[in-house]
Amino acid sequence: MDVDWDLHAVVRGCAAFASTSTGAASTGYFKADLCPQSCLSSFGGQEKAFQAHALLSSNQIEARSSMEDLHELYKSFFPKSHPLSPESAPLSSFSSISLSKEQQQQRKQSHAGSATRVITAASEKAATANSHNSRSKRSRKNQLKKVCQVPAEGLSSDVWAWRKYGQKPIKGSPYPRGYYRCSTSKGCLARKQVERNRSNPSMFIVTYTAEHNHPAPAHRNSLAVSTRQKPWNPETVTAGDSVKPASSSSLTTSVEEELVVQSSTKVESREDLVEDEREGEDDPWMSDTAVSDDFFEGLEGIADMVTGNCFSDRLQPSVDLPWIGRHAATAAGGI
DNA sequence: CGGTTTTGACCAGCGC
DNA sequence: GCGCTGGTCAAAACCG
Repeated sequence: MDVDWDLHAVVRGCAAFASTSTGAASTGYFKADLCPQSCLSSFGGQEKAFQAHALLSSNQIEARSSMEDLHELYKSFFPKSHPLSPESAPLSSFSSISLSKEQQQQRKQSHAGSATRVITAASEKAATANSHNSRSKRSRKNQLKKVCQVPAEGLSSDVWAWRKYGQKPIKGSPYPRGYYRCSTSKGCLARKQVERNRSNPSMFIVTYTAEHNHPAPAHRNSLAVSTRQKPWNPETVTAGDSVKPASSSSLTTSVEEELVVQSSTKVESREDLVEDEREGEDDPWMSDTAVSDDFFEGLEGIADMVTGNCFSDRLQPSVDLPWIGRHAATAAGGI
């Protein structure tokens, strides 16, 4: 599967760009950390960055109805024009992409305060629990996750080496969920779960948990035998055949267009995801495209706030990594 | 040989 | 308190 990942195509693959987790953003590991290339590619420019943020915010948008809230939320991700710099982006700023219901509730309650502050608190809490007791399930609910929906090819766009450590059938889903952990570093807590979207089997729901505590591998193909690959087998539940999204070849150029396209993906907490899928027969990802015009108008306004190189140069290399897309197996979580 | 994948078992959180 | 469920472990098999 030689996927020629262009910015536009990959952006569709993953709604959430931001590293949910903490350290990554400020350590520079962010670029490939919880944000596979498909997400990272959103950073080609400020427009892309803007899109990514619009999307990553979608779950919060559900909890926040007004544009004011949205603006507030957005500010929390873009405190300054260079949000990803360690100085301007506190560790926790990116940890809030996916919040547990508790956390969302907490945010609602403390709405009077700054969104950033609330998010930070929640993130730190989760991060702490995470780092102190990675195996503890006590913090499972509080654990911050970033949920992406990616096409089959998108699974291969992750520069990290993942090792599968488990697979479980998930109740209510015909597809099992694969559990992966980072195999680059032994002490790395980064994990990801890959599950096929019930409503849209051509898409995969990838949930990233915790952050990498090490730099991204320079070359993935240098990683031992981490690219052991099996042929895609549609029958192996989570694994997907290489379904090529129809949109991947049609490049859109305007922000508006891309926003519309990307509105089919969203970032959510697991719980919300499940709920969504239960509530309707429609693809929850698609069903939520009912983002109003106000939403986009508001985002446009917000976009103005985003000036200059929102995403620092260091992100750029990851986008151009030539091996991305070629070594699909591991990163793809080739179940 | 060193790494990954598979898979059954175990454990703990959560809801009733 | 109990059962269900999800997440992880670990041994065996597998692969390059």
